[in-house]
Amino acid sequence: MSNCCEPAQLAPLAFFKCLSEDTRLKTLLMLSVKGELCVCDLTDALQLSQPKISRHLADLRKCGLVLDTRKGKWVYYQLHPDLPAWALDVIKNTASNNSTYIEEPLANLLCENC
Amino acid sequence: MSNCCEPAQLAPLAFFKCLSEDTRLKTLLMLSVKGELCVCDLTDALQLSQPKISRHLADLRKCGLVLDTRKGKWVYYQLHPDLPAWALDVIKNTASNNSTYIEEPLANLLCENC
DNA sequence: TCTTCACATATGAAATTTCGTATGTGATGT
DNA sequence: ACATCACATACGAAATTTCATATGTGAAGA
Repeated sequence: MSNCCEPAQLAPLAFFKCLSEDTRLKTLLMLSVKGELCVCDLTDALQLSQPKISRHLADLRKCGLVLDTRKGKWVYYQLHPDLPAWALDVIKNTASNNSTYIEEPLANLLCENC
Repeated sequence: MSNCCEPAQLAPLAFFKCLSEDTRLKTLLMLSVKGELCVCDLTDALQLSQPKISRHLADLRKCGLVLDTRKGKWVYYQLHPDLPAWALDVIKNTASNNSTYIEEPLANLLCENC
């Protein structure tokens, strides 16, 4: 994660380093499916501590993979709209072909909406 | 690289861990472009020590990403024919959209063929 | 202003990954 | 059998990454 410092153009190595950790990968795949999630959604879905989620989100921000938007007390994250098409393809492609990998966290999310 | 132990179906996390290191990523992208390369081709192209290349190739083998074939004294590597389509897509997609990343190692290869 | 909620960041320890060096193995040639 | 070439693996050290815990920050409400 050290070379994730928002280069002019997203470097492939920095991109894949972001995808090489369980929390970060699941977060990106979930964002590609749900569009927008706040930090507390992610802590619930992934059953992880808030600082842990927050640190990984900071990594994704520094690489330019996600965009954060404050709405009152909550901060919402989405895939960055300026993501290069090839990178978005990788994420979408991975999400649709590995549904079981994010099945459980997505199910945890649904309970929220009840 | 620890959870790269040839699961029945390639796990996305294990896959991206393989792509998260410079030597391994360049190797996979070059294989997707050139089809087949032996270890000495890779040491020349990437200008790295033979044990370093060899260790990373072992990682890729254990994950099922590459296939090795001995031909006399040389061992040739290729992308594994049984790679899931989505994984092959990721590699091809990344290679064609990041040509500068593998430009120099590929150029080093061409000198071989002169 | 004080408190609380939602989230971010700092710190040092622990786990994982990477690497250089040395050595092992299989194939070929003499 | 011996030497050499092409490649694989073992080992401990160094670098990088991850984490738990504690603390800081901004927004909203009383």
